[in-house]
Amino acid sequence: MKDQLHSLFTQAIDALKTDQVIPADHEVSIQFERTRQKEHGDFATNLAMTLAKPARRNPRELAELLIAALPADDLVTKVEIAGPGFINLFLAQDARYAVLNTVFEKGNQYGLGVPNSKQKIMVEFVSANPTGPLHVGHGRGAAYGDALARVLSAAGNTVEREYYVNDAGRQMDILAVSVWLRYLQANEVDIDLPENGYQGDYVAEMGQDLLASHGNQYIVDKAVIEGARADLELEEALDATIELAKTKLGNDGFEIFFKRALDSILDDIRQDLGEFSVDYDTWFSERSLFTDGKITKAIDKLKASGDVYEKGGAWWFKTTDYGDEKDRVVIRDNGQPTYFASDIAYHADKLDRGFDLAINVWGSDHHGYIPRVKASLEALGLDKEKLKVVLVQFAVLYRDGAKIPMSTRSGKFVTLRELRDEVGSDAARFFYAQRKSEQHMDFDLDLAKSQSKDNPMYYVQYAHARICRIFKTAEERGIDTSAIANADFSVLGSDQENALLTLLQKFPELLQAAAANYEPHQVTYYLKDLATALQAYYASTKILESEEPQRGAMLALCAATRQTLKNGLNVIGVGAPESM
RNA sequence: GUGCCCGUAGCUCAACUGGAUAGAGCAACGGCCUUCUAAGCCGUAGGUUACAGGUUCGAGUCCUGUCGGGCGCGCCA
Repeated sequence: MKDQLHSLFTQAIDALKTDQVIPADHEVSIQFERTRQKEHGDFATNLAMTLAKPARRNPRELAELLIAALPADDLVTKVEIAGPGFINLFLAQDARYAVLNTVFEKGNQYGLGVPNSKQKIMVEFVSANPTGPLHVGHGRGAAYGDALARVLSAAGNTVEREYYVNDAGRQMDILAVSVWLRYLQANEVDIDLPENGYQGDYVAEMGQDLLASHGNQYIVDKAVIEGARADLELEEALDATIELAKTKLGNDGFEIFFKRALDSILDDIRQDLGEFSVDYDTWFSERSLFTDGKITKAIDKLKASGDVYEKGGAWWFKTTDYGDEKDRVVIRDNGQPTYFASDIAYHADKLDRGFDLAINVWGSDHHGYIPRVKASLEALGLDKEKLKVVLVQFAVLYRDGAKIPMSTRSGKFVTLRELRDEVGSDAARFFYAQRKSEQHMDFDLDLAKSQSKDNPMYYVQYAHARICRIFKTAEERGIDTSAIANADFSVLGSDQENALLTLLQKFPELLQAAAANYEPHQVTYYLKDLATALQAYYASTKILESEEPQRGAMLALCAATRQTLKNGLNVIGVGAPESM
């Protein structure tokens, strides 16, 4: 639709350039927008106002010239100049209901771009440390990341979803040693789990499981453990316990606790996300970067280019050369690479895999980390513009009007699974998807749980179910609906019918805009608008009791609306039930 | 201290990348079920877009400053 208008105005501008009204070398960008009020027509353009300066004419005068130069076309039935120089365009009724043919022709592909016709994009999201179950904060990242992936895919991009598994580093060691201590407790060793270990019940369960499967072969005397951590501060004591475990159990023994913890938590996360309709193409292991030598390779390359230098026994990346506030350590003085070193190798690997764009969905607390990752890509000779980081603000949970404190370590948090059990996966996804990523979000659990019927998702699903009900009743009454796609649509034309037709027509543009801006929330607002228009239509029009040929056309309009609602719900990962 | 994000109706949030009279839901008030699902519809009320300047035909949107909130600023991940 906009393309056709664009073509018309391009011809008009060319004509005015020939007449030297507009300088021939002036580059014109034509923008159309959907009008907010129907008195302003269907589309409006501000072209005359943007061209006023180069043409040295006042906008309204220029608008008249543009309209005079506009070639004749069936699409537009009326053109008006309004306000300071807007050109308002009124569509012919034929152009309005033509969208129904398109919807029937494309079915569940309606609104979607040509598959795999655009960029190859990776979306990496959630990537929570595998040290415990996902909480509601991760839920927001999951809902946003997956909806973003779906929107990008719907717009015609080739999309892969990836979960970066932080299975290396101290946090995983702390988890493994926490499991070990719980295992010892299950073996009736009277040892305590320090407060900076992982406290969750799942850790105790793993300890008990390991007792069942491996018996008592990894028992170490209480006195030995307490001796190792005597007189040490909390964090040092924990590190000492880790070292002791590695020594006493051997690498293979420690690995049993480590693997058990990692596998069981990853399985849990995978299942949790699967039930949330989030499925990944790849689970990328941080450890694999060590075993494949990719970290060493990346750091060596940076050393060779002089971007990494040695100071005080550690190796530093000179990120200040790339606009960072200070240089960053990549190899500690004890020889261990930092998390940043992993990330340098990881992001280089991502771009090496040939993506046109890699999108990271990160919690907003990581924003300070962006400059150094971009710096590393630049230093490695990669295109840093191919990395896009979208920050998702944390959801602040409220219960009984009070903020709920969250801490993974203490095990006191509301899990994603708990939320899904309470409100359902669909409602949770819709609720999350409504917010744009950078907006702070208050998540009122009482509202989401106890008053779930107030969730707008039900409103949208209800519109879909209602249309399904109409067709079911039609069948019961023996009304033949098989030929509605060929009905005479020209009998449609009431305000409510036109409002629906306009919304249906807008859907493809909407998906493109949502994808271009990384804003899946636009889809939820669109769906609410479409559902509202349908509900109003439903309430005012007794479709099945109308006479032919109106009835057939009305049913066609309903069918097209149902299809579009379903396609839109699918884009945010929410189901479209046929009855409620 | 310094950097990033945010500030819109009583509450939760939109506003098509600078457009015309800033919109929804919830909460409040008043109507609508003998007819396709009332998880619905129709209506009323609610605003100095935190504040002060600036840019231009035009600002919630861009720039500067102030105030308020969140988050960073580790040889943690």
